[in-house]
Amino acid sequence: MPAPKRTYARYTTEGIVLLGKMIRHGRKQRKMTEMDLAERLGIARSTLQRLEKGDPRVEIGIMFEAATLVGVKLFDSDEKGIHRLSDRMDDRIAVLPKHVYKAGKKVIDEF
Amino acid sequence: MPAPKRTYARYTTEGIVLLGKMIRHGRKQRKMTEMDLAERLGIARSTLQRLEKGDPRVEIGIMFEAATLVGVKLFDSDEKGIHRLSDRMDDRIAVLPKHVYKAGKKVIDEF
DNA sequence: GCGATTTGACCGACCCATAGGTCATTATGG
DNA sequence: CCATAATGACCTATGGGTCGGTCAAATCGC
Repeated sequence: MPAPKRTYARYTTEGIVLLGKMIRHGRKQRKMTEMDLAERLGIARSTLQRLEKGDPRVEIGIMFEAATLVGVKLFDSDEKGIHRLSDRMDDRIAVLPKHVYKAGKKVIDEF
Repeated sequence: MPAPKRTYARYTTEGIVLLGKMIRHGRKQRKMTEMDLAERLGIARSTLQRLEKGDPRVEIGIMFEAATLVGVKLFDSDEKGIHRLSDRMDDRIAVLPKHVYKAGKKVIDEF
């Protein structure tokens, strides 16, 4: 195993591993084999294996699509929920300055 | 723009776009420029740009790490929460058969 | 207003993720 | 138990993502 080129925070790594587990769980619930799901996704089985293991280097599009196909909800929201969240982010972003000039005090704006 | 090689469900695409927006929002809140965050992540600014736009082809590790760095919570959970969820998934997976043989009736097991 | 800085949109070269296999092992259904 | 199918762990070639750069446009601080 060659030294990894990139490092990740533990929180990041564990988040990805968890998502992989949820996908694997969802796939089995639906009685799909690795081959079934891989074909459905249009990817190789080897890629699905890395995905379910939580390899940080798979494309997020593939990972999220897999989650979608086996019924794992992103953001704990359905389609409408994502729309609402998205619009809310647009509003928030519109309020912020377009360009950011570093420095400045801490601005905490939880919601 | 060359014809896309892969297609994604709308739900997938919108989920990624939303995550990108949240990261952009978080970055600005912290008064970081694109360059600041890119350097912190060890990636090129061009990659961060694609990331914040919601390009499905960026590595999930980069995307999640960016989210982590600007304070966007994965799964709406902190580190301990992710651990708990992860352990729960392990238990659930342990109960399922190791191998899945397709067919079979629908098995719905929401929790 | 003005200068400084950030952002948006490109581009070519390089390198690594992906596709697509193989083989051994494990577990299921019958 | 046995035949069959699924899974785990590999490997290599290649195509596309990433890097690092440029240039113009936008917008902030002063």
